[in-house]
Amino acid sequence: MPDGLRTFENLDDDKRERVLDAALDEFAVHGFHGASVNRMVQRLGIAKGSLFKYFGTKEGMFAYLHHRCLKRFSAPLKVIRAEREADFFERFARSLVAGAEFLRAHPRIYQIYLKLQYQENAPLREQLLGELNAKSAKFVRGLVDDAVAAGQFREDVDAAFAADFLESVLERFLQSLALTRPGGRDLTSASPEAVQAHVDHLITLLRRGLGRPDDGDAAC
Amino acid sequence: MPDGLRTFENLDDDKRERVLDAALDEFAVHGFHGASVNRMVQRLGIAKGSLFKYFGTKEGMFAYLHHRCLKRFSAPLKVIRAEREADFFERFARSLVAGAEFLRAHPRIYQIYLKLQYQENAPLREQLLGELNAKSAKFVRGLVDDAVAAGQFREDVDAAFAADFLESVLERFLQSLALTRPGGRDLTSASPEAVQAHVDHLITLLRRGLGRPDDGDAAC
DNA sequence: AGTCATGATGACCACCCGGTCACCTCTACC
DNA sequence: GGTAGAGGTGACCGGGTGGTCATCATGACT
Repeated sequence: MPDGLRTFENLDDDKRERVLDAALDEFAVHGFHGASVNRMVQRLGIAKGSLFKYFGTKEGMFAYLHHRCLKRFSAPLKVIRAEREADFFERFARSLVAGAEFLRAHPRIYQIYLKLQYQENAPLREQLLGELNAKSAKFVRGLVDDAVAAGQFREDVDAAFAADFLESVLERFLQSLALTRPGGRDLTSASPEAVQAHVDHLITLLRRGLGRPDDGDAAC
Repeated sequence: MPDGLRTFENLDDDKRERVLDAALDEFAVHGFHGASVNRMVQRLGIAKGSLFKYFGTKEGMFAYLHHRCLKRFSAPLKVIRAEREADFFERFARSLVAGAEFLRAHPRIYQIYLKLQYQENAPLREQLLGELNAKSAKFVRGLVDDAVAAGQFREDVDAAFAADFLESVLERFLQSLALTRPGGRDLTSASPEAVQAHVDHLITLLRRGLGRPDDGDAAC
């Protein structure tokens, strides 16, 4: 561990958290390139030199923040992964809801990755997103494999394609909760009931598209 | 029309196109805030004053470019809208393919809107994206309404939800063609056959999820 | 009292930004 | 040759950027 980081982690908890919170805010609102170290220190009321002592570089600060945020992602996923006896579509619905809850609890974390994904040329884009996407992909793929093993999908469903598609549905669902689409529909100001209804719609559609024809399908 | 714009449109075609091309490039790569007028003029070999004579402002330049790009979106959509006799899923598949072709022909245009959607705080975000999304939503909604009228959807499908979902599928499909997802799957370097296979997969899934149970579904 | 390590500080640096404007060049018409 | 107007120019401006570093404050141990 570099010298500066040691200094940072020796700080009393209160200051350390204040610094990380300010950084989170700045990066979430402006993205990596748009974030201003000057603004951070002004809001914090500390000297600029301190921040550079801690992290060496704006990039270093970003990387540190990332690794901290990444940990928070894992926890809610673990719960769902553990419920192996449940039906796939139930589990996926719960994943959507868990995502929505995470997003309400930590809106700024998700904003950072959205900006990273879609805009930046940021120096660490490939690495940081890679770490994140790997986690997400592994989680969804796990659900899919369980579903296939339990015979909950039609036989002709390709597992890789299904996992990919489901991940895109999940991600899009989160996006519609997290950001406005001018002139289009989004769920940023939807009531919890409306969100739940949206999830139900999605699940119905997925169940028909991926599930076995005889399960929960009134037709025929 | 402001004076400066008149000047710009009086330029000989070659220079005018060169300028717009440089602007397109710069905005596509760096987004609105990241784009540098200095870089543009350097690449063009003209004076900075000239650009500001034409457009008044960086923002003005961006707006002008946008309205020019918007027109190109409409053409391919019109063709598909016209084929009212075709099956919905055929038409939607053709929309995906048309989108893919547009994207290959004008990759930078799409990049600009991606950045606008996901990052910027750009001054014109709401307006410009609103114009674009309105076009896209109207197109998809048209297809859906035709499908409903022709009885190609199950009775219990909600048209608004379906249109929203289909738009998200289309958009996600284009994104997977247009940008890399570190550590995840994307189609940026996929062969045309692989892309076509992806489309077929998607359509199969949608047909099952939205279509009538008796159409093209081997089950029962 | 002296020493040493730890951490905080903010003036300062070189660089880049969007935008301005007084001045220049060129062509056309009288 | 004179003049009017259109188009082109680039040094310059105020301000913001990430990053540096000599200097200082504090408290513990000898």
